[in-house]
Amino acid sequence: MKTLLAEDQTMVRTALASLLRLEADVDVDEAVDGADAQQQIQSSAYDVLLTDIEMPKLSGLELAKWVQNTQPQLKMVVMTTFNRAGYIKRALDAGVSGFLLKDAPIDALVNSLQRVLAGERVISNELLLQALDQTDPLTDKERKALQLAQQGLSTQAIAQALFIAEGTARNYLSEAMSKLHASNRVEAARIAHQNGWL
Amino acid sequence: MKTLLAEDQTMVRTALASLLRLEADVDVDEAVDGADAQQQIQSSAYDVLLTDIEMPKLSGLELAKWVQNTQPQLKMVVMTTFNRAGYIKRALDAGVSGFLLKDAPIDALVNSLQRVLAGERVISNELLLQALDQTDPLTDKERKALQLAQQGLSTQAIAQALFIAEGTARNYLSEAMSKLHASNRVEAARIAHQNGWL
DNA sequence: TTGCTCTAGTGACATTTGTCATTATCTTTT
DNA sequence: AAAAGATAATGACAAATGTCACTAGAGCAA
Repeated sequence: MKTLLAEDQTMVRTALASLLRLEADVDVDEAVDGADAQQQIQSSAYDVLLTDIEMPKLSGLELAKWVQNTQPQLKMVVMTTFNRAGYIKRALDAGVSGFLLKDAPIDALVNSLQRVLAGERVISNELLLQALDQTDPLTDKERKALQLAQQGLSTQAIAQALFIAEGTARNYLSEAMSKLHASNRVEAARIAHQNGWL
Repeated sequence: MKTLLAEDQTMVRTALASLLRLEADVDVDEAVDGADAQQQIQSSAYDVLLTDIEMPKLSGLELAKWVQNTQPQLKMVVMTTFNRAGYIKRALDAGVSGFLLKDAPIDALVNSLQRVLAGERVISNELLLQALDQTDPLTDKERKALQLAQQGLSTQAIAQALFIAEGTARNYLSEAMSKLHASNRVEAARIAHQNGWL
């Protein structure tokens, strides 16, 4: 089984790779972020991609979307530290075969890889149900405005970044706050972030 | 060498523990957070504590402080995902023998543990220099006010939480913003957070 | 005592943020 | 073409936030 492991934290990546290599019949290449993974996938063939979500340059979810469009035969297993409903939904939409929380022991990882390669889909029922709940209520502009607000940018700066009027930016933020039942932009950004909507 | 490994992400913890156990002469117990580690340290004797910083209930830095006061003979190695000057300074103040970024490969971890047990102090020069730079300019009240502001609490809510008047809370936040050259409370909180001051 | 410092509070003011009704374009649907 | 929709803008207002000078009291040192 030829595997590509994408994970930005070097210690975690090397640790997981070492353990996977202990298994018979597992061949592991390593990628330090999503963009690196893209390159390696283009230059050699893999049976399965194992990727973290939270990575710089290109997130695991963006990478999955790209794989779906360009290498649909490549199986994917996505893992993440944070249990956010939005993550699961986006992963499923990108056609991943496996979804794992880093809350699971290392044995679950090895096991999942084997099952996915055998054609199974490995996603816990509990997580699946969560994904069906809460769907992202934000528009794209609202999402971007919230992202910038979260960094501490002023309304004016947000408006400039999105090429809209200051009043419009305030309207977007106000609308987002209303949808998320938040009483200010910071709380709204926090809620959206926790749900995996940013 | 009897080691206690404190790390909240199960997959990372079990992976590191498995790899350490492959080494001859290494005996590893696992703790799921700082509080759990406290308990285990009290009930049995260890040669070295290996702990993550970012953990719920009790952070690795708080745990280190506690070990310094109650079990000064226990060697400590602290690891973290984030390179924040404040972290290094606080770790050194807590008397740790080793400081590692998760940016280092897994071999560095094994190596560091052995050197620390041999009495060496394992902290890269580069990181040490960083620690000498920027010192935390915030008072305790300012820090707490920023923490709450970061969550999206209103001035009023922050004041209530800290048992001070609303005007006083605003003065604290204003002062913090001035110290950090931020133009609003959110930006101030972000800067403080990035420096490891929250 | 007097003076100094630290922490907390007050009040006044300007600026920013949040709310809402209304309008203006532009695109899509009927 | 008319109606409906989506997107963006405007203006007016209330509320929250940021700034700053000043006061009050507690603790401590000379």
